[in-house]
Amino acid sequence: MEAPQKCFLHLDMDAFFASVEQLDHPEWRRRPVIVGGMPDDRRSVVSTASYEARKFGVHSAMPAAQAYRLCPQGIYTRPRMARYAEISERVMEILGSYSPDVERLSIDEACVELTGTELLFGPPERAARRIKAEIKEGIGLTVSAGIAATRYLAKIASEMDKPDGFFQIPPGTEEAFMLSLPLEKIWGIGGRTLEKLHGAGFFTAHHIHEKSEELLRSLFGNAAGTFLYRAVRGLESGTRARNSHSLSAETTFPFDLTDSYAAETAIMELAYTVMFRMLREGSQSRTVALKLRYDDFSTLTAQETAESCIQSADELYARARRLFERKYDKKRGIRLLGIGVDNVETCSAEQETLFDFGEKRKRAVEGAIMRLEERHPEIKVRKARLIGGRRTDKHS
DNA sequence: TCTGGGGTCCTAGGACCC
DNA sequence: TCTGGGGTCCTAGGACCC
Repeated sequence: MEAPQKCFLHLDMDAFFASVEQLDHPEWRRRPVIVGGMPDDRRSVVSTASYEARKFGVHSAMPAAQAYRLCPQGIYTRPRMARYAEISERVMEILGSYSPDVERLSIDEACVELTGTELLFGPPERAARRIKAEIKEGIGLTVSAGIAATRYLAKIASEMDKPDGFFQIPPGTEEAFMLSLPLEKIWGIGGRTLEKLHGAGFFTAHHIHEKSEELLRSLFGNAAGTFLYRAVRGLESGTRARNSHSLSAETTFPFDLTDSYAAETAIMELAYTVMFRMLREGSQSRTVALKLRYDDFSTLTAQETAESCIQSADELYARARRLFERKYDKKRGIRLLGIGVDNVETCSAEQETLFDFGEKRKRAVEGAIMRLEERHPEIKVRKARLIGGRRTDKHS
């Protein structure tokens, strides 16, 4: 028996954050809208630019001040993540009514398996057009769609005809399609890999296609080599196991920090943020990671795995501070601090009982604070040190 | 005008065990 | 006396993506 031809639909919301802002502010429609940091926020960047703003050369990750120079008439606004998440949910609901197999890839992207839905919705192209229409009519946003025999190809297909796009890679033409792509359009090849490819004399997908998998692996590493070898043939690369999970929070300071006290206060704030998020999702971790970026943008990380799980924000803070003390060069200004937890796992009831009483109480208090903050976002319950940022306590 | 924040995966080397 | 190999866990740094 022959395996049935698989079919995937990849959907990508067009300029998602900016489009939601235009939806909610009709007077902003057909105007350049830039969601992200405000132009006079030091060190802020653009998160999403509407298509009208892209005409001025504004794009994601561009410093907001630069965007302002390119497009002073633009409408600049901060992201409203809760609102975007709400719209995203509604989109996912629509997708769920077309297939039991919807993989959400990010807030504005999903992959829907259409294999076997023909009896209900007709050929994949018709299903895709129906979904696009339903999102347009029901929510008011446009989405770009790609159809192909693998998730990876569907993802590339959805990039081909943005915005409000539709692109299908007909079965049997996968390899020819990949060979026709410029290297920079191959998802997974970023700036550094492109440079490396050019340096090794590869300028088209054909150049990669000519070489053996062994050669590609020796030039670019095992994983990247195999990925390139398979990508230009239109073959799906190994399905990722998704075995580890991490949580982190980081802050870039408007002005570099130059003293440890300010740095430690920032670490405490970050520890609370990360611990609350870990409590909220009911998970735990033994591994603490610190990220430190100096004024010259050089970045270093340190991480340490302990025998036992982190039990409280205070403990997370203490562990992160130890890493900081080990790494920090006092002569240099600090541009960014981040802390995270790695190898995060779901709490089991059994592990829960292992918490000693004191830590259990701390955890309970932190849980209560977290719920209070959720109900009353205007209240910020924090250690006295975090309020006002004044030097009022002594610490060892 | 310098360069956000939150993730995932890969590599290479060291420690340690069998 | 030289010195095997595999496996796992951990760490630092990089690349990529949204």
